[in-house]
Amino acid sequence: MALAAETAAVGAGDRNHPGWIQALTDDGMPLGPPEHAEDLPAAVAEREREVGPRWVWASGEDDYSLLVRAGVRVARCHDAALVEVILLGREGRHEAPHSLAAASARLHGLPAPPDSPRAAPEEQSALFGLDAAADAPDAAHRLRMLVEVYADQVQRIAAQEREAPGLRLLAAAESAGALVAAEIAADGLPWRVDVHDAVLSEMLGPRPFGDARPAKLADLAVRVGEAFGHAPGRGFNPDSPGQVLKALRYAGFQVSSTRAWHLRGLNHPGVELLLEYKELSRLHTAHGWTWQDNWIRNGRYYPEYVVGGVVTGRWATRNSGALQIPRIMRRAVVADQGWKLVVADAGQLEPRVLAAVSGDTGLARAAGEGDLYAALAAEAFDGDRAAAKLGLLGAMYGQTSGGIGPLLAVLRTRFPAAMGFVEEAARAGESGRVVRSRLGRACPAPSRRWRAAVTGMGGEEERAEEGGVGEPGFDDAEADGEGDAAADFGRQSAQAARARGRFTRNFVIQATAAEWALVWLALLRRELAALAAANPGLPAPRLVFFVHDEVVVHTPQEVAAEVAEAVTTAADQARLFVFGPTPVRFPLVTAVVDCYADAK
DNA sequence: AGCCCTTGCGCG
DNA sequence: AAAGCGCGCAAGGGCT
Repeated sequence: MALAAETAAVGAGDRNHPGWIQALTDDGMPLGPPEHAEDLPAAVAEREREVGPRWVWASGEDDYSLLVRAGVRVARCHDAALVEVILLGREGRHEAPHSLAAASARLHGLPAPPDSPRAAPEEQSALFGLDAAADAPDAAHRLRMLVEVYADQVQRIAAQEREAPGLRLLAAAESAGALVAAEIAADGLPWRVDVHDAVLSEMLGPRPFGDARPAKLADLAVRVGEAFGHAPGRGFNPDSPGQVLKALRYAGFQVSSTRAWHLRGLNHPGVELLLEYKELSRLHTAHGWTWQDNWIRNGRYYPEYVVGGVVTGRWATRNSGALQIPRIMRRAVVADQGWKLVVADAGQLEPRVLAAVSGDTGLARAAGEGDLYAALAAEAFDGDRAAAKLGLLGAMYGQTSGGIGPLLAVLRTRFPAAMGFVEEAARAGESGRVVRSRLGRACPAPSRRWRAAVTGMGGEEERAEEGGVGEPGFDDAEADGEGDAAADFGRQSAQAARARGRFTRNFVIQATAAEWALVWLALLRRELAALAAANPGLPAPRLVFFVHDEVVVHTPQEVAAEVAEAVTTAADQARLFVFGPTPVRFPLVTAVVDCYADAK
């Protein structure tokens, strides 16, 4: 492992964790020679107690997890890999590799090695052992790379002080996020297998043997088939979109897909059964007994977050779908005996962010209220809250259909600054420019493929190039029928441009919302540490879950009220850190509960 | 058998 | 007429 202590250290080996530590100035200048530590976690713990430095390491995902597993936690860090991603993004190189080795290679004008994909969890420990062993002789070398890369990153951040004064905060918050993610991965979310079982059995019937369908699903599958005229046992599979589509068309429905929202309202006994089947089947396949077998250990669920895994800076997850857990399964999340869950949700976060970043006084006035949409409705929509919400969401997502036009027109006249803000972001995206979040995270530049599609420049091989995987604008590529090739091109090019416009329009909001949430999380973590320090007789409260704009803290009940207060304090501070003085409020819905499902 | 793509749906 | 943003995961289905 490699660590630097504003400070840095390098370590290797999974056994007794030897490693290196080097003290640095804020700028990354060495204050002394690298020091070898036989037991790196112990050395880190000691220096954390005595100095409390900002630790620098190559990647919290690897390095800090190791420390946490050894029982050591720190207050602050600089995560070189995550900061590299942010800086590369600003330099228009989102796709460049971001590992320590890659960053170091770039510094020396050498070709950067590609990032290695994360191994599946089963292989991970084995590989890690191997890597660590192989790395051991390199530990001192990795420290040198780390110190260089850190100093370079500090300079790159400072060099952008004028254009992006928020970058330093962003780097700190992103790094703190990595601390939180590693700690959640180690602590786990309390998860009651018996409650999970009860929910599943209630909805699906008892757990089946092997990979058979649970009773209710099997029964529904047969009845859906029968309702569409299939003899029982003649192999109608409701999971097959092809078969379902055929059955629906045979029943006289001109449908283009079998999506649930598309089917709802179709008057046919089979459709109703099919919708019920879909819902239960989803529960079974995505979060049923197999999921439980794979991901719940010792009454804990261990989410594997990917900090900054989304281009907007939101977190993603790996393997177990932690951000998609069905709300009904929150019933299985129950605090330990003598503990509580403090659940806090930042309501209406994105429209509030729009109010804050656009400086629209009218919208900011509404965002100073507890229910932004109601205030907006009172001010501009004759009290029609649903219309106000629909219009504002449509404005932030770039919606044009569904009779939303008049709502947008009202918003444009009443809240010109807010609407101008998102529309400018959309125009930037359509014309191939880059937009940035409040703190300075940049959206990806358009790929060559996009440029080719929009401008007509570039040849076939560019269109085939990898580039735009996941890039907006290429959803339905097929040109319908013969027609005029030039007209087709014009249509497709306009479509790709508008798709990117919707992306950038939303990016400025979503990315800034992610920043507020990240700073909130970082400050909450700090508050919790202070709370733990003030209550040495109690186990520490732990952040155990985070979903974009919502946190869950598992805490000894004695300090649950203080934790709830800390959550609010952190949110207020986050507002100030990210937006400075603003009338916009970011109210939380906070609940102290035994069971996650009981929050709101 | 395994890879890759599409479809569909869960979450915010 | 019309295309509202961002994700991850499982299953089907075509392919090698």
